[in-house]
Amino acid sequence: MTATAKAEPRTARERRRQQTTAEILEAAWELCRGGGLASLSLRELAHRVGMRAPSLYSYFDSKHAIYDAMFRQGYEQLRDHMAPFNARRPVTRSIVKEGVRRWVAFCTADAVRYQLLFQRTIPGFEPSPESYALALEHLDDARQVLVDAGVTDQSALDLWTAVLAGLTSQQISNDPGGDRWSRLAEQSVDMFFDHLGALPDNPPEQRRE
Amino acid sequence: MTATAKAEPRTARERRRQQTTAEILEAAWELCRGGGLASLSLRELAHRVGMRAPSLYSYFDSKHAIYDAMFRQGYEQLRDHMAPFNARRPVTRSIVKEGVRRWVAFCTADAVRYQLLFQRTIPGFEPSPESYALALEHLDDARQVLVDAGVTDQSALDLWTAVLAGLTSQQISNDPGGDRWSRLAEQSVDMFFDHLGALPDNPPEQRRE
DNA sequence: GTCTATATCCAGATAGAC
DNA sequence: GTCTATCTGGATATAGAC
Repeated sequence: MTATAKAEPRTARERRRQQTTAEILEAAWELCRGGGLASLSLRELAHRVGMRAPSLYSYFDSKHAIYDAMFRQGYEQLRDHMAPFNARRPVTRSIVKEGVRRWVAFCTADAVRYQLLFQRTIPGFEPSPESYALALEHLDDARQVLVDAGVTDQSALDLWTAVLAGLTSQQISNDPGGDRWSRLAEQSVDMFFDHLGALPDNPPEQRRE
Repeated sequence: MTATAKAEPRTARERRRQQTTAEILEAAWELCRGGGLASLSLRELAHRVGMRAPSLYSYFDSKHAIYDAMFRQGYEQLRDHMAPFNARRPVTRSIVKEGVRRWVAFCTADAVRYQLLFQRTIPGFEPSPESYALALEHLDDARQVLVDAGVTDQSALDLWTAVLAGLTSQQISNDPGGDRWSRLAEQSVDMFFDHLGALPDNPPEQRRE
């Protein structure tokens, strides 16, 4: 758990303020998990942290600013979640499988977070450039792994993101809380790399149903 | 264009009523395309068809009933769109590719429709059993094609829907209006069937980048 | 920083006249 | 079937006292 803060707080009041901000964000996530991303209401949000709605404006300029902070926080969580995996080199197929397992687990753990980070579903909201930069960093980490696995062309990378997005979006839409699609992750990795003729199995492993 | 009506209208007034209903639905789609599924407002919808909001209740019992009719209509459109393809037998790989192309084209033609039919994004809405039956029919058509292609086990079918959902969800989220992922459809078909060792190419075709 | 009070606007749904 | 009028409740955001 890094994140949320742009810099380390120096004074006690700054620390207090950041803690309150974090509380508000956590309540916002909880609220959205209940009724969907669009159901975020400042009244209800304020109530849940023991405030009235106008007080939230001391912490966020607008409702969109809250979405933006959630977006940022989500990608920071993802970065932290994937960090131990991204360092692993050389890239072997079983390492990729581990990474995919981690990524799918992260995505399916919170449908609302997935919706906010990866789908375009909340009308009128665009992440700020700084927040969006985090999304690009994540994409670049994935690209780098593939490059080190010998897969370099753009259409192959697009196919890769499609395979992963397919697993998670089906899992979340059609079997929330289950693993009907999640468990296909490793098979998907084999399907993808076999198709490209890249990254042969390192440790002996068998695949296909 | 079939759809919308549960039975053929007999009298002139019934025909008139169904026409108005169709107009309302078309306006509802248009409204949602502008601001997202959640932006559907009865006031604005009524205004667009030259009515006041309460008059809509002569045609639909509630806002959810409108969503349900849209859901139903979407799947009827999909059924009609795929009908010419579903009849083709025997199933060859190039026929499957044509079907996938058709399906992806349908999905990416209208992001809002895709969201309503395939994703769980509108809070509190569940399609009625009759409407949901159409969704199941569609899934069964897809299953039947795969079975006739020699692919019978459930996990392979799930992998299939994941591959397709991946293409469309990435296309819609990250390149709306373009074809960055759509154009990977045929390659994806090859990747899938090669992985399963099923449905060898019928007419001589080459694949892979 | 937090509050009350308010501005402004919107939502879905119903009652009842015509 | 359509309307006006209304109910009830919500929203985001701002002004200004404390």
